[in-house]
Amino acid sequence: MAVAGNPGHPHAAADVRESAATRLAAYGQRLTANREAIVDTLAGASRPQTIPEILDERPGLAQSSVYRNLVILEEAGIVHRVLGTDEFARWELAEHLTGHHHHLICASCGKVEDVPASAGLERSVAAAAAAISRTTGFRTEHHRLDLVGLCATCS
Amino acid sequence: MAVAGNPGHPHAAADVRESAATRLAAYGQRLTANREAIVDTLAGASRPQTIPEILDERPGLAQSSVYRNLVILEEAGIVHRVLGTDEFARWELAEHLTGHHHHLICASCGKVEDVPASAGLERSVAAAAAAISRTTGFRTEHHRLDLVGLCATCS
DNA sequence: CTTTCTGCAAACGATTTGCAGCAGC
DNA sequence: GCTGCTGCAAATCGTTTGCAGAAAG
Repeated sequence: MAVAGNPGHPHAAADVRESAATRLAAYGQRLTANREAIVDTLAGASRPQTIPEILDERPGLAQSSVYRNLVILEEAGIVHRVLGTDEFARWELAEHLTGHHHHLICASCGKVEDVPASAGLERSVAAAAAAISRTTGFRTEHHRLDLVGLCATCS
Repeated sequence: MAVAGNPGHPHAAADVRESAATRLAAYGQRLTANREAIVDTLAGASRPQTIPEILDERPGLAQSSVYRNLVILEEAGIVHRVLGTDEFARWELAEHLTGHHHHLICASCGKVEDVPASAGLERSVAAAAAAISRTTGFRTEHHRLDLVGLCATCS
């Protein structure tokens, strides 16, 4: 399980591929070369990637294939779409592959970094979610906590 | 200061207008009739509004004016853009007008509801932000905590 | 051979922008 | 008048989709 600030290859490619293949199979899909390339790219990054970043990393891929396969990978529960503050959607591996984490979003340059969740904070969020469910009937499936501010470079 | 779950007219229109006029003036802009209409609409809603919702509420407004004025109101610190899970951006009054709150986002229908922040949870988030700043140099300006799940209607 | 996946190019749709007319000072 | 705001319509751009050929089984 990777932690933010661990650059390079936070997730063992073999494990990720195997998990992706299993989940795709359960969803009636195959782990094709393009899907493997996308998953490998996300596994090799320490932060959510935009489509341009993925295309840049894998010049052989067609843009439409990336979009199409990300939708399938998302439906299969392998990747997750992250919305930041700029116009690009970003994609990361699902949390069962990366471990639960939150995001540092730079209000200036738009970059999104991962940070591991602390146990104490998670307890507080879980307690709040339980209270809200009791009051409103809303059933929380997961949460996202983003800290918005200035990254070390922009400040 | 209003709190989520207070439907109808959570924010006193006069206060909001005055604050908006002041902030616009500080930004070198006027509170025009269109801007007042937008601010009033947001003040009268208990949850972030999409542009189609605003246009629906104020049929006299031109779509481009709404987009343009929301940008100006955002730069002046009066409104805030909220990203949910669907393709529409949503807009709400800035937190100095509404009080700090979080969002319940329905993964099924896309609706976004406000919920007040609890003091204990806020303390945990602040502590986590301080720890992250020490470790990474990221300077948190604010945070957003969204609970994603199924609203009472969709579940 | 049938089904699924791929790449190209065209379509889509939320948002942005150019421009001419109007309102405020 | 001069400046800034508005509305219309056209442009922009991230994303989606139609279709014909390639690859998998």
